[in-house]
Amino acid sequence: MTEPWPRPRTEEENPSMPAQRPRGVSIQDVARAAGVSRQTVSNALNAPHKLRPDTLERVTALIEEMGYRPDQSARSLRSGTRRIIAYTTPETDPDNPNALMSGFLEAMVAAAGEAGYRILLVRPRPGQSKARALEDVIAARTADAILLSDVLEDDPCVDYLHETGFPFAVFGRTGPGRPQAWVDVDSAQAMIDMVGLLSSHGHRRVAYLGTSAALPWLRHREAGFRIGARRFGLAGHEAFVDGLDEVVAVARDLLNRSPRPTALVLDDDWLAPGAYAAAQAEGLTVGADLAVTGFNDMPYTRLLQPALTTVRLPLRRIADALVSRLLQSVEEGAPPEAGLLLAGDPVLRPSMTTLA
Amino acid sequence: MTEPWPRPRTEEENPSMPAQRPRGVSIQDVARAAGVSRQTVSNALNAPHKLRPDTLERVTALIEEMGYRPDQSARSLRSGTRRIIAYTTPETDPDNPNALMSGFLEAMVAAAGEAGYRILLVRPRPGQSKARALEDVIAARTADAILLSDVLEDDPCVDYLHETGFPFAVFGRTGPGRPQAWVDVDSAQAMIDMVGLLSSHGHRRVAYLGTSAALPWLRHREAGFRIGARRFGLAGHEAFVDGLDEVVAVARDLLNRSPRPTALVLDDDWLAPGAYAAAQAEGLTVGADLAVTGFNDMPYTRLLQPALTTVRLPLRRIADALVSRLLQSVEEGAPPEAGLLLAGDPVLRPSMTTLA
DNA sequence: CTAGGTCCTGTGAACGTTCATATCATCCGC
DNA sequence: GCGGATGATATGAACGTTCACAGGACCTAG
Repeated sequence: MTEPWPRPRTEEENPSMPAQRPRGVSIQDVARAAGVSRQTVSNALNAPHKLRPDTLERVTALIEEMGYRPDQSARSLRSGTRRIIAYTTPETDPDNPNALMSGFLEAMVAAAGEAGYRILLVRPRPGQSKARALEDVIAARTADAILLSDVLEDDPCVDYLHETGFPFAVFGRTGPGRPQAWVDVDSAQAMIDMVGLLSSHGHRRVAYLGTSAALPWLRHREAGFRIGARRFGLAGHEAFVDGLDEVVAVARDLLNRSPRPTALVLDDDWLAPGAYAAAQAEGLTVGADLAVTGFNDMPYTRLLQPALTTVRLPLRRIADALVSRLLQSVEEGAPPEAGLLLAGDPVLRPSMTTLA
Repeated sequence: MTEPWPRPRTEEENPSMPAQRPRGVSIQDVARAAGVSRQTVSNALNAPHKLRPDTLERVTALIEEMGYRPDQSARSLRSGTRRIIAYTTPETDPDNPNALMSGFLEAMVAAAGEAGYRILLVRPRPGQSKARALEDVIAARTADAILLSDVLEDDPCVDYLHETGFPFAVFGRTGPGRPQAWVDVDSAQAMIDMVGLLSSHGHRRVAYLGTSAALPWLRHREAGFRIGARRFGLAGHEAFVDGLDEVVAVARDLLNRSPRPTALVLDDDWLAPGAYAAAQAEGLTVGADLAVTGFNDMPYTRLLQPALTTVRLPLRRIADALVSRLLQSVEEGAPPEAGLLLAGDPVLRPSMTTLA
């Protein structure tokens, strides 16, 4: 069994000692119990090959038995490494949370964990800028590296981090002429592939329903659609919505263009329920008369009737790439020189239709 | 401007010093620059009232100018406090991520942040038990407190943490006779309220579509439905689904019971798309002929056509309560003696119908 | 002018670990 | 049997901070 967390010592046990935070088993305790020195215990954990097998076994057994774990703070203070990656969670509107965050974090925790790192969620305090929060993390030596996501073109944090030389990486590309420490999904290519998929299913007239927000990834998807339509020789209309209320009306409008499109390409899964409703209102059956495709593979896309054909982001591969880049920066001091684009995976589900 | 992250010193700058992790501005540096002692600088940050105004101002200005932040590790080592809450993220199936996690984390980060704490995501390493991972956190003094969620009745972690005396709290209730350091949503009451809402809209025959998984919160919702139906004198059928494939069929079956229900109560939002499809298949219009209600207020419920009436979990209040309980444990050493149930908020959306 | 208080500031120590290096034991070949 | 090499273990120092307490400046009142 393991040593319980030591309670604060009472007055009776040690009258002279003032109330203080309890301390646990220290390396000295283990060393004494094993009849060896501190350093030997330290080596048993950090450089086992330096110990004779019998000593190693004895010390290791005692470490286990006493439940000794090196104090993280002391280890960090001495060695200068924290094994922590700070992630500045984008401030999301509670009414409209970043749907990707959950899956992305999941992947990051797993990827970082396998490398022996943990994720610390950092949020700027009210009234504090993101750059300032990062400055705190760096100056207080809270983490070994910083992870950013949802970065816009003009985000000053990227340049700030680059200037400081602190190891960092970004989920989402940054423009040319700026630091290229990013990993991103090749949204344009994924959209081209999706158009190709529609083409291979016999579609010739496809419509694009997009979101008008000025977010880079949305523009990449739009560009991908255009390129795909041209490359595969498809006729394509486009329309954009600004908010939730417009979706059905704009989608219906798209479906009424002539010649009527046989497929509706959405730039994000969130448009799918509205698109389905529009199809129904027009007397079309998704998956039979009309193909609908989304983007992101949100969990609910499989709940829809019919389930949505969409693009799955390779979150685990993204996380692995980010972690590997971060560790490269930390350990070798050399940030990667180019960004990394990863392909998205089209997921074929019943909302696809095949034309003769 | 702020001091950049110091690069490792080169050989030229300091020939005798071996390659080592760079260090930043220390308290000593600030003290020297200000012509005061370390302690005075420390006090400027930790106990400003102990300084004369002019000294305080001078030192504070210098701290700002030099970009000094106390080294987190050193501070923790000395003071024994880390200002970190460890959260053991439940291992979620990447295909079926815990939909609540995103919103809950968001709320926790905000609530903890306001109290000056950060959230560290901890995951058991492959092959390592959750209890073991927590033991690591405690023994290595990585965090001041631990937060659990998605705890099942027999989860040994709760008892383990209770035994150690380490500060912890749980999102989700634990059974009687076990530690009561939890905060939870009063699912049963929320469901009763939802039935009451239906009753007040004129409904007399309501059907319950539940998930058969043996999760405590689902059973609470089911119980709430039964109590509500009895209390408001409604006739209620119940049916349960095991997986995604069954939803439409089981829902249609429910709608075909006689007398036909006028409302469909779901135990989770994820059933809504299937329920909508079933209604359509039966020739019913949700929001006109049939009311449908969900639970959890997932982001996509507002996308559905019509938007879903559901129960919003008070995530922010839950997070606040959890943080306040954690801090109470940390600071006063006394864990709360009873759990805390918080009410869910019914959210009225167009999937509700009013009967004459 | 001084005693006595009240603040404010400075000094040494300690937190628990790892680094750098010294010391010691062991073993091999001669 | 001994010098030297090799490798294991031990020792002192340092990481940067805060705690406990000592010391000093300043002020007021007698």
